[in-house]
Amino acid sequence: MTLFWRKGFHATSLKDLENALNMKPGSIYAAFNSKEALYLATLERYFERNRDALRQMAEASPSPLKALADHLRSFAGEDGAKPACRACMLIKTLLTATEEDDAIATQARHYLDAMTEEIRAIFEKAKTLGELPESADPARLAQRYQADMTALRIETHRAPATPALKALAEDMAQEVEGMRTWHAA
Amino acid sequence: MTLFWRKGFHATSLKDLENALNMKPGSIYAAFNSKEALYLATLERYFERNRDALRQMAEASPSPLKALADHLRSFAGEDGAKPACRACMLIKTLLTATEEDDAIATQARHYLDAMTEEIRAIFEKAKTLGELPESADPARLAQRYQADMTALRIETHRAPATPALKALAEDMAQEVEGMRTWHAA
DNA sequence: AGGCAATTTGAGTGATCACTCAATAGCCTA
DNA sequence: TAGGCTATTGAGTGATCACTCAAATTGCCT
Repeated sequence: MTLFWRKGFHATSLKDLENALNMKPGSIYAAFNSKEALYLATLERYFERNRDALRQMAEASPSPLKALADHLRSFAGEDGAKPACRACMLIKTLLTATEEDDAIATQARHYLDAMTEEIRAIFEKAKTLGELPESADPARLAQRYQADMTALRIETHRAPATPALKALAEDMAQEVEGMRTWHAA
Repeated sequence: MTLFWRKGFHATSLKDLENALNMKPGSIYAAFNSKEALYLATLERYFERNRDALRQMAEASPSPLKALADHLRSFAGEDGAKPACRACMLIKTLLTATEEDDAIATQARHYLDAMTEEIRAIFEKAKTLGELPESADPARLAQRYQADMTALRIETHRAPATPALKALAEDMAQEVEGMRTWHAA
């Protein structure tokens, strides 16, 4: 997964996969049917992990808004363990996919929609808990939040762990927490 | 430029370039020295066009903040003339470049920094004109604005010309205009 | 220990990759 | 029209691409 994430679909060769999986080409094609199918499987795993992490994070915190804000902040702190795995793999996939890779692009869009829905549910929960006013529109907030997260992760890709990046993450995080209606912090 | 923009560096083959440029491989390598050099030239052209467009837009409007806000709105309205040319080419380049394409990634980062500076200058101008309070930090606002623009353009790539997209652009635009200190509209 | 099915192997497939260069064509001056 | 110089051509280079398959190996049940 890390390999595909780093290099993308086209730039990852079978030889790369052989080394990473420690499998010969025949075994790879016996297990998966094509490079594309393997990529789709990888993408699914990535999506599920991200979705589950988001859910778990939202459930662990008593304040959904605080959880979302901290989630943003977490991207600014990560150090350089994995070089090019900072941007979201779904976004990378969407941008890298050409017209021929229609199946891949479509699937990436599908997962992104699912992520939007996850975020929307968290804002919905915040509303139920009274953290957000009745007038709040969870769908719209979710879209905005996801946009922020996308941009932040790309920025992380651009120049990781700089003070400016931390400031940007903090700006975004406070924007989320600033919507809270009661019990400050 | 459009070709490289759509398909990216790796996915664009020499054959594609031959067709697009109406040149045989020998001529291409006589004019430019390598595929990479050609890509870098393309990237430079893209950057200059974007930079100039931004400058012109800022100079044409009496209100820098209004200009920036309208610029965001403009991305939500574009129809499907060019399929995959919605996301910023600099961002696509940055995300697509692998470790081997270091020169390309470095150049993309350089241009992105230059764009940040352009935006910062516009916020600075807004501050000079009194549209922004003395306490405003143009550099920070520029980074935030660029992040918004990046995310918005990627969102355009995800699903173009939907009401949700227009709403997102409007949210971002109003956030910019909402910072104005005087002469409403 | 022996036999059988399932799996792994890795050399090999044609296609395509970025790229080269000797041959050709085009053009200007005389 | 002849000579000379530059620009273009396109078949060809070795490398690498995703992918295949007959043969060898493995693991499992008796």
